[in-house]
Amino acid sequence: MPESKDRRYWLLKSEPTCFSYDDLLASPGRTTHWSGVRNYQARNFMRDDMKKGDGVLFYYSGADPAGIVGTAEIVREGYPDFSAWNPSDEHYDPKSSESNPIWYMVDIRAGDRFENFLDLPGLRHVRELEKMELLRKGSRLSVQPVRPDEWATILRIGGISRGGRSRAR
DNA sequence: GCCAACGTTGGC
DNA sequence: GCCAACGTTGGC
Repeated sequence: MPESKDRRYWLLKSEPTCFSYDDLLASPGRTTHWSGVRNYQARNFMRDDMKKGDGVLFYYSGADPAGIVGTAEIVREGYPDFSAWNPSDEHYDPKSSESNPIWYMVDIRAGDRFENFLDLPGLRHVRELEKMELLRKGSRLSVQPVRPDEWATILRIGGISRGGRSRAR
């Protein structure tokens, strides 16, 4: 896929004990559906704004230290999150149904793991990233947009310079 | 385990 | 529509 001028970039948070980058790499086709998000702002990004080919930063929250571990790519655009329909699912929501889905998800495929794990304290020292949503006080959104210049800076610091595309196919 | 920040809920 | 109470997130 050619690099597109309007390719967008995102950051997705995951607790590594819940779903790690290794779990993503071990998934069939190194691809998974990003289910379980139950926040409207985050949902809107997934349902309305994420496009096939967009870049993703895979972030570890609740880790010691927290930080960015690698990249991924959107391979399927927003569609209903069926985990909300399963009463035994942790993220079950009785208000959601097949006819009125409420919650949405996307599919992502692993890209490259950063040579250097980008821990949060380190990111806070990078001047080019001082406006990043992730670093704002009180920022809790688990799905966030990332500016193109921030994406480029993070790839450079992390030791990837190829745009986060998958190396092995 | 603490707690700041933020989102959601529900009474009024 | 206001807002207090409550729950959750997530860094530290």
